Amino acid sequence: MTMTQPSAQHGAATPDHSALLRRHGLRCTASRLCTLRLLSASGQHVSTAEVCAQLQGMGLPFDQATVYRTLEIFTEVGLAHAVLGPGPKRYGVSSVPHHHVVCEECGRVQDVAIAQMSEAVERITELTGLHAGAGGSLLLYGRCSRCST
Amino acid sequence: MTMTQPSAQHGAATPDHSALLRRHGLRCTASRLCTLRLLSASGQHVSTAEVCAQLQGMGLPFDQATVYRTLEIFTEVGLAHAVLGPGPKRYGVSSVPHHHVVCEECGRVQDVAIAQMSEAVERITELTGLHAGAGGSLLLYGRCSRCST
DNA sequence: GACGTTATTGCGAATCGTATGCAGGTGCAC
DNA sequence: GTGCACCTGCATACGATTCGCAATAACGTC
Repeated sequence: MTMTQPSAQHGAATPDHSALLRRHGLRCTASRLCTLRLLSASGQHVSTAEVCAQLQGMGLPFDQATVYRTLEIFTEVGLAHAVLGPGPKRYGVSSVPHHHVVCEECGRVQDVAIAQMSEAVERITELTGLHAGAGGSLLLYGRCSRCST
Repeated sequence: MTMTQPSAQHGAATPDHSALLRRHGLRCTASRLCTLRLLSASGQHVSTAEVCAQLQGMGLPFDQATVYRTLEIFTEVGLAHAVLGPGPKRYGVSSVPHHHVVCEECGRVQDVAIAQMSEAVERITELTGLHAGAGGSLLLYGRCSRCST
């Protein structure tokens, strides 16, 4: 591959991201650093296409296949989590485990602290046998306050 | 089209399905009758591919595009509902409104009566602003009892 | 700092699920 | 029975995702 962006270009702004990658047993490469930085900086859940577009906007034209693989690996090692929704999968960084609330209309993803919903979730588990999924979190679909009006 | 299966072949076994179609403003055609019958007979949530395969297994080789359109129309008029999940969309008949519980591992869809979960759902709406979506139902993702072990 | 091993990347192509355009056939109101 | 709007089958296209492979970079070892 060409790897036109030497890691020094990103190193300064990512003091602990490289350590984070290594701690998860991953090599510290430019594409991973940038992807990880973008995910944690956005604070939202983004699709692979959005990651690609934003990286390309920053002059970092990583291949889409690379971004897919990167995000999949991040999910595997627990650095990120995937959220199914209308349209493409969305990814977010896994800092603190939390539940996800997805609007089936606009696709917006909202995080909810696990503690906040523990009571309701317990009741649901009791009723349905449904357990929190990957990363100890539950995913809920419905209409957000904006779309339900 | 060829419509090699005259509707008489299905008519006998679908006394109210044709009425149901008409009541929803749809024409009563072989493909729609068969699809509707299959959905309500299976009692589960099936994907378009499964509908195609099962219809073909019954010697009714309806085109995949037709099945897609049929299911989309059913969803539009409220005869059926779509459930997002891992893999392709799944469809079920809309008899009584209910919530859906989806296993993110195996994709199995489980129905839960709305009344059963009203308390938990109210609490969730309160916390997150999430309202029941299309058909007044909520969609929950996690791991079913089988997959969570 | 040089070197070798191995993981990672870019590129191209394939796959899968879904949607659409069009021409011809069918259901149903009259 | 007839005509017209609606449906269907076929072909094709599209977006999202995955895969194979050769080139290349990261990192441990010397």
